[in-house]
Amino acid sequence: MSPTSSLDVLIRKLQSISDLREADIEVLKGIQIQEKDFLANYDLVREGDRPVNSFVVLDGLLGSTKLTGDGKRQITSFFVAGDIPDLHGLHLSVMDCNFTTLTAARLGFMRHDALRTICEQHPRIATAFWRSTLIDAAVYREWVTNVGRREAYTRMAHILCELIFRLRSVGRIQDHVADLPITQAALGDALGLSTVHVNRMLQELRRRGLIATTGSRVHALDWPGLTRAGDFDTTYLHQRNPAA
Amino acid sequence: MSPTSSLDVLIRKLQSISDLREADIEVLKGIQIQEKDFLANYDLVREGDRPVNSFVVLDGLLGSTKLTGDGKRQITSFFVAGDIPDLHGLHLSVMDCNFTTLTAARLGFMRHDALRTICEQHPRIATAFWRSTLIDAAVYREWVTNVGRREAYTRMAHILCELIFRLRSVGRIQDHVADLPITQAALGDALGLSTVHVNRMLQELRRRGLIATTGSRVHALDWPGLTRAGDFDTTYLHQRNPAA
DNA sequence: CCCAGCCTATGTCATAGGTTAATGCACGGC
DNA sequence: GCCGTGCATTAACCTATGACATAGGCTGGG
Repeated sequence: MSPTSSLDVLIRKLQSISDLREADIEVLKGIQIQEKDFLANYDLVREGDRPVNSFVVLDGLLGSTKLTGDGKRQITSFFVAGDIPDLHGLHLSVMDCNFTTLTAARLGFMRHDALRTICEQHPRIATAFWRSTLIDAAVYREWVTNVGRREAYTRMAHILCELIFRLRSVGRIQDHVADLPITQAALGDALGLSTVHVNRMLQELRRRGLIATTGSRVHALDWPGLTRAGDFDTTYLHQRNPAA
Repeated sequence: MSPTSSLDVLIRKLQSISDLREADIEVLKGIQIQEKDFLANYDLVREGDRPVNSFVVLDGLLGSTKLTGDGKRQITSFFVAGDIPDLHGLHLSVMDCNFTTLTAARLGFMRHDALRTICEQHPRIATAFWRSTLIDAAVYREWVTNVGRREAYTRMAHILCELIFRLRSVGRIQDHVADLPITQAALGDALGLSTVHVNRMLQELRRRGLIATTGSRVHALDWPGLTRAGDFDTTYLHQRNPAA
């Protein structure tokens, strides 16, 4: 089904954020990964769970989500192919958020005890995993800023920039067009906006010629313009080999 | 000057979030820590820096902050005694945010190369440090939710709950009264609100009998009421020995 | 004792964004 | 072909919050 094996996806990801030696990569190749498919809007992990495995995203879009006391949902981060969303659960026994599929997704599950053993014996691999969670944290910081201090239009442009940039850097974008089968309601939950206002802001972005949409496809017509509109700077994504 | 040594503060913190053995603690006692005092509103670390040390907070209140393109500031998290705010810098070579004192503060600096050596040789200590950064990430997640989906009044109550709870769990609160010499402008930067609106929300909290303030002191008159008003649940702080 | 600099408090007015609800459109099932 | 469901779109109205202006404390310095 997938063009590459799940181990390839994991190893390429870790190499893209960290220095690994041949020996480390051999160790990683020994990890048992169990693949599984999910529909959109499935809660893989819930607040209060004590997970015994973590998963790498092989395909699709996920989000970490939280619910407020009066039932409103906030998506606190997106995850794309290569990401390991709930690696945090490796050392946080009780989860404080949910991990939910936002589109259909294919995931690869890895047992915590296996990961812990590897981390104990191979400090460089432990560092790579640690760094992965630190980048997640950097994204959360940027999202606090995005939601707290940018207005809706800028905020919308910013999140599109992040999604497009991350998808491109893992080779999931063809011809400047991203396939994002995500609803406007979900975008609202990520931006702290109502569905209606998400719609208004998308229209404004189209009107100004920055994006075009056809069905679930988003076309960045003017990437420099979009990054300017979104006050987008890639530093917080901590890519080692910044893509174009 | 301080009642306990800086090493004590560090070791107690790590013990409070992780399982350490006697041998680990002996290793930690060998860490060289250099103490230093700072005034309020001093940028210890700036976006773009490549720090060679990290610091533990011995006294005072710090924040991680980001600036948007049009110069607005967002505080993305608070740090109190025991916290190691920029431990993230150990594995993120370029910083993506600032670390700023919000009050006068006393800090203890530790060299990155020393920390890296310890982490390579003592996986349990590495895990403790890693866990510290994971808890930071959990706080960032909660803040995204707080700023994105709670209204100003709830948001204000929530942040007060977090501050009071964290100060209490490191023994910095006497008689239910927290000394918080932080300006309303800074609270606004943490909440994504204007100074004026922070003022209005504080008044509302006082009017409803949840808090009282005298100078820089905040008195939680009705803790259960305050946590209800703030939709506050301590799970995301990942304390091992939940305080009262 | 007075002044300067900061912070908190208040009032007025403007507006970004929320809420609600109606409409339309595409797709899948039968 | 028809219906149901989920989503995007649009419009009308409303409110939470921001912007701006000003006044009134504190505090520390000389």
